[in-house]
Amino acid sequence: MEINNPRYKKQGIHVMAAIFTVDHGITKILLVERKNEPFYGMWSLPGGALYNDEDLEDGMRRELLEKTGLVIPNLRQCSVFGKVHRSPCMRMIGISYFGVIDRFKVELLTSTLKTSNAGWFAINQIPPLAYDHQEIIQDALEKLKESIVESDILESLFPKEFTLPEIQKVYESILGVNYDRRNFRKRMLSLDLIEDTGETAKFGGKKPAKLYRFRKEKKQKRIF
Amino acid sequence: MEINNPRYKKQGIHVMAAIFTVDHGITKILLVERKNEPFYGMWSLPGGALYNDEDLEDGMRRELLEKTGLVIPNLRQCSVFGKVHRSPCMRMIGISYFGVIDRFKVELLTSTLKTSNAGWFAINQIPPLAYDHQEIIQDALEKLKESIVESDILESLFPKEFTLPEIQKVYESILGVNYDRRNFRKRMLSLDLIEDTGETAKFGGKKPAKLYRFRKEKKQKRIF
DNA sequence: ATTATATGTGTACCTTTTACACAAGTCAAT
DNA sequence: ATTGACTTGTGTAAAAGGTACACATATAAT
Repeated sequence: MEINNPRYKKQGIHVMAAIFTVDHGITKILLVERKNEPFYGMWSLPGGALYNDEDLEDGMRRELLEKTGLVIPNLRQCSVFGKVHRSPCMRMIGISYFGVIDRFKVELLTSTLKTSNAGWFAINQIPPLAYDHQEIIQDALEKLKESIVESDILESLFPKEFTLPEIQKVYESILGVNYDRRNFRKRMLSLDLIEDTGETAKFGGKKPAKLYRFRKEKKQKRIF
Repeated sequence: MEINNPRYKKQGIHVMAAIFTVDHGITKILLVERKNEPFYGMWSLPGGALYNDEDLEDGMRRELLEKTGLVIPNLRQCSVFGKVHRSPCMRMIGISYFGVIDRFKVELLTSTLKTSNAGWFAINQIPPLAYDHQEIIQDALEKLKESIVESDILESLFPKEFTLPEIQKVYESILGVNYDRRNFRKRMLSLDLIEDTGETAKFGGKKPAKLYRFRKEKKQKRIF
């Protein structure tokens, strides 16, 4: 069992990530299947024990890469979970991160992952999870909701160019609300977060939508 | 050196608290003088190593009580600091909390504290601090600013009854801005956060101010 | 009584948010 | 080529919320 690796035997710091995506209007989270006891075979957040000689976020990125093959540009620290018996074996302090990733990069995942079975689960169809990971996901989802309304974290979720109806669906899916198309557009354009590319989307039936991109420089401003 | 106590020798979890108060319009923070190496004699945030058999917040409260004699009703988890070399001795993961306390309880502090020299410092007159505590304070202050505009954390800062000019000064001190008296009053009363007691403040010269109290039930709502 | 000082109050203006309907571009079927 | 179905794009009026601003009142000190 990897936890006996002397490199981090003397500590119980566990880093883990709640990585979200939005796939066809459904908010999903990345989970991995456990290959060791305890909770063998159950699903859990990707993560693992922090090495003594690596920074927190470095450890988080290493674990994410090892377990899922993913590199997330924009990881944010979330919360600490420290109940004495949250892990059945040894005392484990869990430190959670959250982030989002472009749904088009989902393909990347299943082809490059080496160490674990991984998959995306709709946040209202999550299987029974190891440890207190269900609680950690709920917490991370709240933090994500808070952060998308005033920040650029969503950039990681989109390709370079995207349409306004697309980004609206993502907001609606994550926040669980619906917006009027005209008002959403007005609001989104009044921030200087995104800009018109001049192009229109060729794909998709019906009327072609304008393509937008994120601006390089933007002032932070509360969105909703 | 307490760090050699076998109870937590095998781990490096350090909990610490940024406790703020507002004293005559000045935002201040609670610091303690270190009695051990490293950083002997320097000031630092109150805190210490977490025991293996106590929950995070329990450890935080125990340390606060031991080091300063204070009991803070409303502590909130803040951030994690995990750089490999943030502590010169062993690897230490620092977990910060923040809270506020009534300035009238400041007296309590210096009389009951047993273990450390403690004191309140204006946040723009902080002495050189041990470890990365200066950075941790800045982070905690930002979190405090975020949280007072949409929450009831300030309850711990006031006696049961208080006047509107008093609470306005507190907001202005923490957020570093000034508000129009009429507009502040209108806004504060439009939330159902506080209620009129019917009494007026006897103390203080000039025109007596109405006394308010926090309501038992209140809906969460963004204030500024 | 007069003065100095801090508190309490209302209104007009401006900005932001919300509600809401129709025209236009594409694809598919005929 | 025309029609129908579908999705995108656009403006305006009403409501709500935020901001600016001046004067009367209660107390304490003189």
